[in-house]
Amino acid sequence: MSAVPEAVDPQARAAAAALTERTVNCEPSVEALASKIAGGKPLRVKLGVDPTAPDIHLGHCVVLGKLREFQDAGHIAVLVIGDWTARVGDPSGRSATRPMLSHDEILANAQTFREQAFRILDPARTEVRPNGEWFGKMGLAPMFELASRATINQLLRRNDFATRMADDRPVSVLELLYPLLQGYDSVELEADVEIGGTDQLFNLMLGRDIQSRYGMPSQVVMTMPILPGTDGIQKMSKSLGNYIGVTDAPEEQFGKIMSIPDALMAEYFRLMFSREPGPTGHPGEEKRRLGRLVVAQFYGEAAAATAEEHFNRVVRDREAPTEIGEYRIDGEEVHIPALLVDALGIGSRSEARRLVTQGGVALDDDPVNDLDMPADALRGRVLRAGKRRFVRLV
RNA sequence: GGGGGGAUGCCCGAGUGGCCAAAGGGAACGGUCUGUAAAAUCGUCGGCUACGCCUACGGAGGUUCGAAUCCUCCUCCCCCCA
Repeated sequence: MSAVPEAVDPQARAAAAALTERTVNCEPSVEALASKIAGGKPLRVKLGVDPTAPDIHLGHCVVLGKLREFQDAGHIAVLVIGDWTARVGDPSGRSATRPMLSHDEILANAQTFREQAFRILDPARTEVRPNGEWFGKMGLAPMFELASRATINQLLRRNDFATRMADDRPVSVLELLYPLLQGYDSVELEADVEIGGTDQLFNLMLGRDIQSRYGMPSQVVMTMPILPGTDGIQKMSKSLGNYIGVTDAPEEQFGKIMSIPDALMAEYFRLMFSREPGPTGHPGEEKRRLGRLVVAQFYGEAAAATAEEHFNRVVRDREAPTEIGEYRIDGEEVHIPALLVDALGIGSRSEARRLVTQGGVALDDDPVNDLDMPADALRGRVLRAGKRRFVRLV
């Protein structure tokens, strides 16, 4: 950070410094943020969300958490629901073009997203704006005007476009438009700050350009680190199946945390619980602590404790959970594969049969070896498939 | 407008007339181990009351005793030239 020419209000500087904690970028500078804060008006802090994958997971929480910090400091969160731009599909980090979504799907997704976002954001200080609001009625003339304010050269500098071009893989014109549209959102919303993951840096920066070409002050751009998924390799995302959702059951969240690679823990602590000390003790214990923190954040301390107990009981001690569903069996002779499919949701009878053959099915603690059993031998017992699927037969 | 390449199981990717329900890898699942980490290891991985039957290799037909493999048409994708 270079020295500020004219001393910005020290209080604003302190506030800006606090708000840039854990960020990767703050462009053009922290001072720029400070002087916006010093202006005295609540800042409009924009976050664009792409409603193609509606469920919010821990990865979103890093950015949403930052937004919440802004809210707590008296600023306004502006959530842009990309209902219109989702028809285009954000090419960020993607190696291939994405499919377009129908308008109905997008709206439903956006609604889900909004509900879940309020688990973190303060609804009173949040403005939610679908960008179809302005794009829906944008004619070709304003579109041309927008298009005239950016160059292909500029757009092609973007990394994933560049690599795809180099590999002779397709880049659609529509995708090329995406950053422009996102930038235009900032114009419409008069954003003072825009936040995103580091993979959004290009788009966010383009927003600055576009704003200034429309004659308004450029937004400050802040990026947050990308939270790796539970596999520890790729970024957390629903479509990759390596995510922990905010609406996942407490036991589910705890269990997923327990299964992440050790090497990931420090990162999770740092990005999600910066006020907590990082992992120092036994990895297993520290991971438990992380799991409790995650669950507590969404469901409270009590739920966190319960989730851990559940984990101890079911996973560590291999016992049946305290609460299990019941399944009513009819008839006298029961075909076990069929039962596993009906009662425990195993994918197919063939798969169920394999489970039995491989010793993965038990009644109470006795392994099941037969494919057919009399109903009397089943009633009142707990059927278990693998480590974590249970049902009580009645 | 012309020329070329391609579409295989959840994903990647072999296979060019029978030995193919389809190699190999990844993912996933089950067993052992364990801290539901990593690593290791054994096994499974289209369906079906099942030493057999059914459905499958982009779609529809055809050739053949027999096709993922050959032919025709169609759909979609990619590349090159104009």
